[in-house]
Amino acid sequence: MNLRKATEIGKCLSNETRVQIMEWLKKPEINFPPHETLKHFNDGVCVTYIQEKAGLSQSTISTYLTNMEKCGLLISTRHGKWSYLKRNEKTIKEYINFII
Amino acid sequence: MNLRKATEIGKCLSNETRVQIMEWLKKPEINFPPHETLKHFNDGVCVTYIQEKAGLSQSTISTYLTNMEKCGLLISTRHGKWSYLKRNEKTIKEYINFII
DNA sequence: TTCATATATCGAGATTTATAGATATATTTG
DNA sequence: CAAATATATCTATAAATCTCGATATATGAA
Repeated sequence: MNLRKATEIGKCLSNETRVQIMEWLKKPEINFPPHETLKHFNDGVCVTYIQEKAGLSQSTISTYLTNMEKCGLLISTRHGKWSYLKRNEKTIKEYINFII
Repeated sequence: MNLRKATEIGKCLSNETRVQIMEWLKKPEINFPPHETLKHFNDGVCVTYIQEKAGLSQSTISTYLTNMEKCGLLISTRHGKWSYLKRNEKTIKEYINFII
């Protein structure tokens, strides 16, 4: 972690919806319905569910999630036509160790 | 800590200079000269020293520091005509516990 | 291959933030 | 009180971000 990376993470965490997404993804099974195809939450939650819960447009949420993955806050995994997102606890810890 | 407060803190941490200030204030005695009047760093570092080190205008840094205090990242203490800033470790920990 | 669905990217207007200079306020000193 | 210094606030312009609709791409199904 360095100053630039930490600032990129800070930018992602400077918007209420994005912080909310990080909170939701702490407990996917509580905050989201089980996916019709995938029967587990091992790789997180698909973009559509996050988008519907957040109530913003598909393009906006897609951009959010892409940036959150680029800065390391999230991990994205594709299964067929779905992308699943989960928290990247490793980077989150590195960020916290940088800030504290 | 709640979603709104965490987002306010995130906004403060979304700018490289402000993150840098948080880092500098981890070790004031290493990053700043001792103050001519006050002989200790118990209350942190005065605005002028931070402003000079950051290299931005006085008004910009004053606004930064005011906002960082408002969201709880910093504690401000006045001694005569100087304002001293130090990290508010309590809020920082609350923020980290919210994020992690 | 064609269609339907999921996600990503592009382009643009609205909103917010960055940053500075000017000015105001507070405090100490002469 | 007047001058000097430190900090805060106001105002304005430039830059960045927000957010959407439109469009493109990717994948599975028919």
